[in-house]
Amino acid sequence: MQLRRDDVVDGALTILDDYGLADLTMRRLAGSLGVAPGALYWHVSNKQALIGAVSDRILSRLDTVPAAGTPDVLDAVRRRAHGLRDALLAHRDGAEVVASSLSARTVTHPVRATFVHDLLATGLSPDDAGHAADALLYYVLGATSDEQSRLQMESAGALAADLHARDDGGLDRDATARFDFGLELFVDGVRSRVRTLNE
Amino acid sequence: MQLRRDDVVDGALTILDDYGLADLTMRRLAGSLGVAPGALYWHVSNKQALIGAVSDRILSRLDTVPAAGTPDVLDAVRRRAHGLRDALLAHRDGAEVVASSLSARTVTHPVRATFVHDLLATGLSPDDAGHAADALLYYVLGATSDEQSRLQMESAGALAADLHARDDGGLDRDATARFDFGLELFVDGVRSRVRTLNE
DNA sequence: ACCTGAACACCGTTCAAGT
DNA sequence: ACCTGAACACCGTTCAAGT
Repeated sequence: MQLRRDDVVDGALTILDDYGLADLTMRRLAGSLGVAPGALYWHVSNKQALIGAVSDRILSRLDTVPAAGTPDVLDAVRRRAHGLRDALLAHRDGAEVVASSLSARTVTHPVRATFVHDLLATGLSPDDAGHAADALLYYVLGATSDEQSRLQMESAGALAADLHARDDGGLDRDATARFDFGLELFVDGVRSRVRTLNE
Repeated sequence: MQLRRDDVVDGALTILDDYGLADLTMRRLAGSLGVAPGALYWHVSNKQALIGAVSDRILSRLDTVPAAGTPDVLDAVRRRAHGLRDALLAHRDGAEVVASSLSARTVTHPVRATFVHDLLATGLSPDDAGHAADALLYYVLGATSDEQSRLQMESAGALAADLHARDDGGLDRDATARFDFGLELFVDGVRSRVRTLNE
């Protein structure tokens, strides 16, 4: 049976979830697909592009989040930030993968445009909404990356197993509170900018 | 003449500045020091630790920034953020290098503690100051990484050379304004938190 | 104490040749 | 159109042996 591009991306996502970004190599992926390494280059132009495609898959989950219709415009921003965090946490090393693809500009999913859209609804000017979207993205990516790497160091070290008895299905309550604190800082900043706009 | 640990870190920083992070390999560094690759492992335990040491050097420039004594406590936070950005921009791929070392926890320089210190002075509780410091670090690292990678793509592509006639010595005015916008969002968030605290 | 030589176990990418 | 085989030009790290 012939390999399709989607099979390559599927395989990459599976290796990512099972073994992490460090083990996601072209040779290993080829092996898991039962194909020679060179065969992958018929379907993707290089590793960076492949990781970009993987990021698009990770981000596709964002589209499931209710698009709009929230009464409070600032609350829509909050929900969107949480939607991104959840999408990143759903895959091993998801935050690192998406952050690197975003900086390499190999992502086609319009995450940034979505954030800009939500921020425009708050009353920010187009330029300001763009800059605010960037700032929010930096925060969500950084915070989630950090949270995720802590989680993995923890499960690797298995340290203080009793202190960290977890039955929350992957969502750390402390981590969520920390995330919300930084997010609220950002939202307050936007609010104060919008307020001075309407005076 | 015998190699010292500092020579290894010096050499690494030189390769970083001249050729970038992608070309900073143990074998290349060994070559530039006139030594066999294995020799490096007598001085540093591995590549991650070396990059951590390089990050410490990059961050050492922060100590030159006036420690305190600013009348406005929020302005001290702003200055510290700019100090970090400047330190990162002073070396090729500086933001990426420090961000990765910070997430790998191979940095010994107390950047975070410095930020926490400044934020405590604003009236934030110890917990909140810690979380705010993290959020600010995520922002500065993300924004500066992005700015720096744009700069390098630009100089590589040499696109629109007339539009980007630059005589500002590496400091893009637009980039600084963008950085300040996000920073102000954050500072406003802190301000609103301190205000509700004092009511 | 500090370094070399040589190896081990890998990488990403290219490309003529096959089907 | 899609893939193999084989190569090219690299990696980080280890470690016995040398000085």
